[in-house]
Amino acid sequence: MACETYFRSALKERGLRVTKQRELVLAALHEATQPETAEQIYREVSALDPGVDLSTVYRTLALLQELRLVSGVESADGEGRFELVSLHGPHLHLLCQSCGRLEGVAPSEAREFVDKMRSTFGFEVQVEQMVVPGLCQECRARGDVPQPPWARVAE
Amino acid sequence: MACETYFRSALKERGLRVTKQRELVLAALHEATQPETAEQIYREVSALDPGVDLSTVYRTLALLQELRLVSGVESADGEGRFELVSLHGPHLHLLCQSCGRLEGVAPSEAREFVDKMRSTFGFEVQVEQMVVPGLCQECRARGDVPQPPWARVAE
DNA sequence: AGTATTATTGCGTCTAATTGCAATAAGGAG
DNA sequence: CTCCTTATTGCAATTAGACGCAATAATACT
Repeated sequence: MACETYFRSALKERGLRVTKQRELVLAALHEATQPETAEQIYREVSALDPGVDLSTVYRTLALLQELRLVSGVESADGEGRFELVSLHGPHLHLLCQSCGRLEGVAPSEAREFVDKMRSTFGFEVQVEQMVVPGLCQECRARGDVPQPPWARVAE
Repeated sequence: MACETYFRSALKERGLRVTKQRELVLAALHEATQPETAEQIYREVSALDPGVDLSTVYRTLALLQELRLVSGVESADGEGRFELVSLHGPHLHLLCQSCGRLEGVAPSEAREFVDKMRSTFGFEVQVEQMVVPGLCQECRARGDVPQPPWARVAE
């Protein structure tokens, strides 16, 4: 709700336009209960307006990401998924390289890291877009992937 | 050097095979002075053996990533780039969402974060594959991207 | 409301990367 | 060295997503 209003004003501020297509994509994202693919969103939008093109969905998602209303994660099957930041609050993701499981983590857990990047490199991390690769507990226990001799040398 | 030997033994350990194609890809990566695209590697490999297919290069790069000999970063132009971990030692990358600049960071800077993910979630972060999205100093100074009201709420 | 400006759309096309499959070749056993 | 098993390859086809462009439509202005 607040989201639509913010979207509209953010668009105006930047001289961009409020279009039916953009509002449909945002609305579809509100219905989602978990991260959805562009294709899924496209289908939902198409149900309400069959004329909307898939590329428009992609473009709108990219825009919403720029405005930081939406976060996109590259899940394990190689398909990007998108979710409304306002829905579960901002969070980052842990992506298991072995089983593909995606785990949400509160940004507070990354606070030290984020602060360090800012103070040391002047780099402002966008936590809610962060996807951290690694191995989850289960896969690690299964001993899925080796540690090459130099993997941890420089720490 | 050590890298080839490790590669061979890691393959054998897993019942995989040492092939000419795989050795050519690894050799090409050794020549590189900076992260290269699959296409670039493909061209170098083709120079020595024109029969090698691009998809084989991709498959080998994926394998080398699994073995953690190679790290892949998605650079700003949308093309994946690959580099030998043993060359500059393991490091993570900061990727500016505005200008696309890629900055290398020592894994020690992420140590606290990595440790916290391990102790809290049992998740073993693969630092050298990590690509952190955000805004670099310059782009931030230019005030490129807005901060929506809820972007930092939950911290 | 009517008009001018220009952001946006839909469409067609293109590219990076992945995948299924039949043919090939690595490497262990005899 | 030869045979056998099966991992790997090349090839062709497919997919997710990006892009250029002419047509369309959202604003601002009168």
